Amino acid sequence: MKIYDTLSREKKEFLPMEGRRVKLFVCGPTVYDYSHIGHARTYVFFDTMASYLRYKGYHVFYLQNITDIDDKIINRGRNEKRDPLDISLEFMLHYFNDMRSLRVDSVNIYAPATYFIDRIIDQIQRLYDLGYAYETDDGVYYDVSRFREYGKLSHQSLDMIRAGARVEVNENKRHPADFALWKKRKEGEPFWESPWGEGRPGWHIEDTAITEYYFGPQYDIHGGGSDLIFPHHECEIAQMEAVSGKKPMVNYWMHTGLLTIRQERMGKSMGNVINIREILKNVEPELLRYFLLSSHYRSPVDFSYERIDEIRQSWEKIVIAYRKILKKESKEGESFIDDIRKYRRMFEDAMDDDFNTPEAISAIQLFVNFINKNMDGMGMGDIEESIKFFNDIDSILKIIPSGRVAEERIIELILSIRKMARERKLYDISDYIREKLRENNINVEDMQEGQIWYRK
RNA sequence: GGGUAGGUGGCAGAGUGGCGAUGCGCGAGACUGCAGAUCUCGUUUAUUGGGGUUCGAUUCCCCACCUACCCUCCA
Repeated sequence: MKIYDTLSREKKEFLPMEGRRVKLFVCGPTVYDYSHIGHARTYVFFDTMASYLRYKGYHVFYLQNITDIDDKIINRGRNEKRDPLDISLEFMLHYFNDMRSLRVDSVNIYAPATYFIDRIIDQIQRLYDLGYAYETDDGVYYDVSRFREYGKLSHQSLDMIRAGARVEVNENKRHPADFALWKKRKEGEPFWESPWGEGRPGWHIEDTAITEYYFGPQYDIHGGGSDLIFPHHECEIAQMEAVSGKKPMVNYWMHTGLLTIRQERMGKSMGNVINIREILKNVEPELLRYFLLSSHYRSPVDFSYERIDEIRQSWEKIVIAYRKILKKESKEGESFIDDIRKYRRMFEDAMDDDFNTPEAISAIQLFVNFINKNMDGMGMGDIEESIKFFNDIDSILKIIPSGRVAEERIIELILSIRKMARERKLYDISDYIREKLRENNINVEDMQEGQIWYRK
């Protein structure tokens, strides 16, 4: 298995530090608003990745932080005259809800920053003691000039960073690129006690404090959106490698390409943010996942409802084939086992190559074509093997919808009535039932074995 | 200005130093109570432009142009 590493800029053979154990950390969101489809892009991918690693037999410890204290949260609290921590709690719960809707269920632990304040302070203290940090009137800052390799992840030198700086220089800082480890309390802000007085953590320190707590100073994979490469992940490296004296902090840096909307970056200022909860009113979660996974995770994805409509057909083809084969009855025997395994191998080969989901999906499409062509001649062994493959695909990509059990039973009941009508050639009744179901987005099809249905 | 990743058929989107996947769309046919699904066949010069390396490049190198992202909070 190969994984592309942002730091070395190459695909590297994947070798966990300890046998089959994989320590995976992915930067979670800042919870000051509803999660949008850009978040969906990143977290759906890492969910698929973690699921695939588990499918391959790795024991994955998937850890994700939640930034529940920062400027944006405080600002919102100020505007709404609410406790900022109340706001972050609210949107953290919305985030969990959205993730559940998207069938993201592979994260072992979500770690909110405010739960780790003591760890954060402890790490800052050690940086301070080692001479990597200095105190000013408004906080404690990391001294980037002390860390020679600052910029190695984004492939920039400190001079370049200084030259390109667009921001006004904070007078308190020794170098423009120095960043806050601890921010001293301002009026009306949440705060915690620390050796430097009351205040709150800077943004970058929570991740290294949390990962050090769970994983230690070194671990396997660190992921996030590619907008986090600089400065966020750069700062994490500077913190962790300075504190521990060990490097590398992680062996594989993985970054997802960003999602654009009609070729424009999504953002508050563009007024084009689409929230997950909003899009899921119109688009099935599995279809959204299918769309997101049909581009490679490192490429940008361009979203529009037109695109969703365009791929809907190919997505349904997979779903329909699955439901057909579930219904298929057959005789003993197996004649296509080798073919079916061949498609599974194609799928795995694609995923093994830096999680090439578009190519993996292409293997699924070929598999579906094969099934559609040969289903009638398949024996029981073939069908079982096919269903197993579909189930495995769905446990990884999660692109095949399944309904609620109670609802399914009622639909089955209605369909049994339709079957009786058809047997008596009461086609006006059977067509009426089919039409009414379709109005409720349930499509019914007649095939030799009987009726199959699926959500449209 | 600096950094990073790219520019492939009507659309989306992979791969590869030597017949350019896959799906959608489009056209024709088969099957079918109807519908739907599915199958078969077809779909015009598709690899940004210019150099270079090579027997041969879409793939490697250089230049140009273009796009996205980062250099400020951001998945």
